[in-house]
Amino acid sequence: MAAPKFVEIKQHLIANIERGVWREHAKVPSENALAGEFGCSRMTARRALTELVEQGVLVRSQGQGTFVASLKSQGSMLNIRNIADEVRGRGHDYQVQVLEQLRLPADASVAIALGVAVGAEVGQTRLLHSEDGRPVQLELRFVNLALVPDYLEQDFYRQTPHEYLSQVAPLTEAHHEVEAVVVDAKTASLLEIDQGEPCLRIHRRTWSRSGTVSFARLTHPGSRYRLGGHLVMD
Amino acid sequence: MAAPKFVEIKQHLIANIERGVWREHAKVPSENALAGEFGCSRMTARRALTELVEQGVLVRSQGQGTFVASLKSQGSMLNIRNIADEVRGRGHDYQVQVLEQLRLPADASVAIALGVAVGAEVGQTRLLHSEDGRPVQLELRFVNLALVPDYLEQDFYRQTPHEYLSQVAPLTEAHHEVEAVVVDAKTASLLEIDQGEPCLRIHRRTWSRSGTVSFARLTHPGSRYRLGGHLVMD
DNA sequence: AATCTTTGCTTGTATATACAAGTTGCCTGT
DNA sequence: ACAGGCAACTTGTATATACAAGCAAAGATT
Repeated sequence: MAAPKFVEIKQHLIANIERGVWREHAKVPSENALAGEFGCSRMTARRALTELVEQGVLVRSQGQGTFVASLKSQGSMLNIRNIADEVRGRGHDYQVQVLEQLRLPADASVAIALGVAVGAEVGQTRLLHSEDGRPVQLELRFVNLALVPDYLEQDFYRQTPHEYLSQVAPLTEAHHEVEAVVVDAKTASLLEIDQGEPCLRIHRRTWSRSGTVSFARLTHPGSRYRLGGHLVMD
Repeated sequence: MAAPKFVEIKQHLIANIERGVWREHAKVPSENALAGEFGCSRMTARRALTELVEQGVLVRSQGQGTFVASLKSQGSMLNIRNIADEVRGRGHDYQVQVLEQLRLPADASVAIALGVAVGAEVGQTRLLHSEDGRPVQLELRFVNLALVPDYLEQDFYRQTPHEYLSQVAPLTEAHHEVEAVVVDAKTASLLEIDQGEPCLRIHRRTWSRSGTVSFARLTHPGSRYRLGGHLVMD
């Protein structure tokens, strides 16, 4: 029933930070000091400190000590989820339509984004994802065929590009940018929105161990989509 | 020079997962098995496994074992940063203009968002943040005065609301929503954009231990702002 | 006075060990 | 055949210990 000892120590540290006993950048007790104070071994005190470092509450430096992290650096996170999971998670019907699936030489901007030579062949797919019959995301994706040679042979009605890529080239790093845009007439008609209606556009670039795998441009109708995020800090 | 032993074990596990030796939901060797295989103690093998669990690569269950996590659940994160830090981080000039700072009774929507009674007095501030003289964010914020009674007495030219709130009511949880919108004429003129130009709008709600602290609506000109995120998974 | 060395404190890595607690399957007694 | 309990294996918590490595300040040497 009782909380483990390292949790007690974590709570003690957090409580003291929150009530201002130790302010920003102040030094907190060392591992040995905490071990003495709580009557536990150094490794147990260390675990409490280590977990708070992972949570971004503390920072530590070998030889110097452990300090309260600057509060403003605790930036919150916004979760970007797989659209298929997201739609199904809402209990709605998920559908996809494959509009394009072709091989073409990279122009300058694609070559830079994928880290390949200009003119190198890359895979391009364009998919329209729908929720309960209404479009929610237009996905334009460029894939590095050197790293994922079988990409264009896949059936994306069975498995989304994101799911397939996650399997064959588990990503180790991702970068996102989000912006608000107005789209051209063709895109507007695909998304079934009025021209002039704002859209949320996410640029997503993913790396695997061996290089840049894929570059995707995800466009959501502003009227029909919200990107939601949640982070528990404690 | 050599990597620590627990890092070697992590790399070995990740490599085997990536090349498909252990697929989704497959069981990976137990702590004791890894300890034997790598000629280390169980605690060292345990550390490698624990860190991979934290990274979302593995899941474990007491009594059963450790398993490869489902790959699709590795959602990426998008970092939402403090606008002042973000502007200064780009090496640009940051300026703020306080447009409103007043006390008013909560209407229905504000009352729900802040978790107070309709008609309860809440603080409202409207700030315009600028980068190199051009507006980049219009911040409309409602604050629960029951939790932060001195909010309206602050000088937000010295310290942004976000910074002040971080100090007096360290937040334990935050929720975000991002959408694309077109704004009214008044807002457009404040942001110095054409009417009809899309904007990125972030709804940000923060909790402290004692309740909902603040509800902010952050509006960025779509032409001048991108929300950037980055996550290292390894 | 300036510089090098030592000493002590800090965190980082690693081991060996012990017991607790959850899960599974086998095996025994009825 | 079934139920109960036992044994084996798993992860979870905790301790005691050892040495490595980074840092800072006091002290010794030049």
